[in-house]
Amino acid sequence: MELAAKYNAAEVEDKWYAYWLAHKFFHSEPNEKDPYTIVIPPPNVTGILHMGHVLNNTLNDVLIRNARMHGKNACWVPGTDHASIATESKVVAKLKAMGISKEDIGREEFLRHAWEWKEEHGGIILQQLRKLGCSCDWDRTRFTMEPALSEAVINTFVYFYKKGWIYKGVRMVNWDPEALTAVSDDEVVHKDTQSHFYHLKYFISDGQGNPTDKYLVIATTRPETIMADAAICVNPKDERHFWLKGKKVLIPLINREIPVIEDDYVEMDFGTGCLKVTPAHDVHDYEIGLRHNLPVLEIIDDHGRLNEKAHILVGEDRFVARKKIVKMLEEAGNLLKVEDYTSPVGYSERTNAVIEPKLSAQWFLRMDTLAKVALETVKSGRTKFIPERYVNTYRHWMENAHDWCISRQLWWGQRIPAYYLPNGQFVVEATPEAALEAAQAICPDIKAEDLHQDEDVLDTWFSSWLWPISVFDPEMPGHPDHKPNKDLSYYYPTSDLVTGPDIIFFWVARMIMAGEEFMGREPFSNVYFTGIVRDKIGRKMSKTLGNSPNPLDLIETYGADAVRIGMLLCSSAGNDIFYDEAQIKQGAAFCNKIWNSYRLVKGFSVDPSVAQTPAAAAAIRWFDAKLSETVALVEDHYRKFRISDALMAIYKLFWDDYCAWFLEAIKPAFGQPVDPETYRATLGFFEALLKLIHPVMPFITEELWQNMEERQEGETIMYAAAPTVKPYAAGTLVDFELAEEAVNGVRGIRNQKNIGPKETLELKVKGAFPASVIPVIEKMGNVSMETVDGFGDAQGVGFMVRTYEMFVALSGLVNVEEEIAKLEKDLAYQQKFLSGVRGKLANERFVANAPAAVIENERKKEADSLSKIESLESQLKVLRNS
RNA sequence: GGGCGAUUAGCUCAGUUGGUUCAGAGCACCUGCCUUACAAGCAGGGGGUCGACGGUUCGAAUCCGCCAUCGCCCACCA
Repeated sequence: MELAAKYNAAEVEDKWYAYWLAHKFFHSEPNEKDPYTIVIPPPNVTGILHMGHVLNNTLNDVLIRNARMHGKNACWVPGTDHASIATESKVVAKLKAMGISKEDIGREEFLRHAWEWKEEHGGIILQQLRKLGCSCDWDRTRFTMEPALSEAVINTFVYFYKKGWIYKGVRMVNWDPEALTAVSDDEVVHKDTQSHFYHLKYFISDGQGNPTDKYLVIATTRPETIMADAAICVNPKDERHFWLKGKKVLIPLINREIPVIEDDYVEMDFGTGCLKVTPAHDVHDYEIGLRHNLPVLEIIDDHGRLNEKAHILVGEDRFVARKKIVKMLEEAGNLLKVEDYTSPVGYSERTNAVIEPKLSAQWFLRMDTLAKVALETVKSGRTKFIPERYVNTYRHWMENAHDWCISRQLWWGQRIPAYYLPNGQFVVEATPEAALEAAQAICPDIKAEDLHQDEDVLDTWFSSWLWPISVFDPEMPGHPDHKPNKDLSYYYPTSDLVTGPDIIFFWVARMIMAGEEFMGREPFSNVYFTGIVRDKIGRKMSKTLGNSPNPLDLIETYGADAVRIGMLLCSSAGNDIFYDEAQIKQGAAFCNKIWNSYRLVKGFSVDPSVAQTPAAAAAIRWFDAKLSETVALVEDHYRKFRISDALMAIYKLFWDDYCAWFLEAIKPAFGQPVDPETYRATLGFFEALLKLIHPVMPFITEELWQNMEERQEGETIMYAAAPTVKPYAAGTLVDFELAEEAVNGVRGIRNQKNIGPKETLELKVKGAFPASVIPVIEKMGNVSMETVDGFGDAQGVGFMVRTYEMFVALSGLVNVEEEIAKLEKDLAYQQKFLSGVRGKLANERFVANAPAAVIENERKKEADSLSKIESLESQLKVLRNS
């Protein structure tokens, strides 16, 4: 097959992906080999691929392919998350566009639409991952809301309820007035927000509900909530407010009488020292209210509008009401002053609506024991975090974990299995039948239609925290007594998890909790936290900024291998990624380089009667060692999750060592054949390089590997054994490096003197230079080389390769003055260096304290420097005499 | 307000327990080359007092203190 001059990714990629699928190369079943398991961080079922996914899944794929080539039974379980809020809001928006509201059609009809939407858009992202080359075991694809996994979720709920860790309670929760649901503390983002501090006069009541002329002043950012005030609170130690003791004051505008109370919570030096207490609409006020037995008056409805209990501004949105009430207060003479004020305000992570603290009945899961156990998992190192510093973040959160609000006022999700009896009691059971039975134990004559299931669904994370267990054995989580099935026993605990640090609490921490609770051990050994993908000037990628490229377009243009490599080149663990298309171009260039090096090798004609050149023999010996050295380095990088370093090491091995040095050293003259031994070695190295880079660039490596020789149907580079480290003599590497430096020296002189590469030069070297690499220097530098005792008084240019003096004879081309100036500069540098070294050696304390090896090294530096100085001086002498 | 992390070449980052001529890599840049695998290429080259100051040490990019700037996480001062 003739190879095109340029690599065409598009032609190659679909072909091999189809081949891999057809042969089920990604599929894993338990066997006698060691498992290597990854569960995918399940993307939202209706999501589409963005650059963050590309980074994350490329890393996952590199790890899984690398493990596979190292003889592990590699299993990467894919799947999607039902993402209750995100998906529900998309469906709501779609229905809204059709003029339908979710309340109009009711739960069942809404869910029908939602499933329809899921069928239509769901799993697009999984198709896109195929384009990227991900080697997921598609036969194992899971969905967090598929029947088996939903059952696991329900069973888990029942399990914790019966254990007494799930309770229903009326609590102040974070209410999202747009999504119309409670959200957990972790779904609230606090942002400093410009607002105002309104100083309001509350007049003292005369006891009959009439204002006197005395007043106190409170400062608030939320004047629209004054109608819900239950008291004014001052610090009991605050002398300024002693006169208020036992007084009652009137709420402005509505003139309702409220008491003045005392509580330590109030800071004396903040604001005016008087706090308005609004138990229904502020978390702390609620707690003060509990302590002082204050009434709770809710004046804001679920949509964030004032209700009739506010008496005024009824029906107005809270922010509109704020503006209007300020004006009313001003007109009524209650507004003393307005200050600019910046304070942290909670926003819903999902809708960006300002969170309204709201009192409501919600379901909670106790976190104390779960968090304690899961903290120990990480502290003990059974689960390692990379980078390690995330352990601190984790510890802090775990030590302060609040109970988890797991109910959501949504429909898309697993419905809470609590069933209410007509008398308000409830039972929690996995099925309606079991619930009926339990209910009948309370009220014998109750019938199925008398029971009413809780309207709420569970937080999405309440299903994804089971993911590393439930994808293998959905029976397990809710039934810890259940014996794990074959898959779960084999694949659990999984090996590595690659995810973003933004979901360390939502997901990672909770998977560890569930893993410990149900399996008695950690769900994964390592968690590798990636950074956030930003554009090249550091902005987060977002739809509104339009700075996020479509990964599929990039794959189309540059090929999946190039996109993968481009993402990895700049991704050290835990650092944000500054995405730049230039990196992908670099990846594409690398593909092309690999492609063309293969074209060269494949174009060689082999002649058994030709003898191997000494240069080729030396190059083979060297590259063999170089390969082993690099493989060891790469494996070390992989162990430490330094994926970009591993990639860079292979990149340089391929480009610099193999292409620039090895191939050039063994390359026969144009039109000449190569000997069989060299050819075999060259192809062997090429194959090793393909295998080494395959985890990162799966497509081009498969294409070339298949092309190298006749392969059987069903063979693949995916399962080829990774190159191993072989012992080698250290001198092999050093000798070749000397040759490289000599060649570089000659090339430098050519460049400087404008001598073309085709003109053969004479190179002399003083002393015992390793003979085996001399042919390499002669070939690569286009020189004829000889070892001499001295350079005599020939005209030319000298240079040093480590301690070897080299000399290129150049009659007539040498500018004597220039050479002298250059040598003098070198000499001055050497003398300064030498005096530095000697200073050190003359320092008694250095000699007394430094380790012997260090001192020995200083002595060697001194000797080397002396010999260099000697050489420079003798060269100068020759030049000055000429 | 509390905590964590960062600051090294124009950019993105390495630099492992203080000591090999340790100040590095990739990209970018400059110069010269269309040399028969590759111009998505080849050869060569310039560029940083390692954020500031102070300290420990024979020796500091590396350890300590303080300051500055940036980023992230957590947090109920109305």
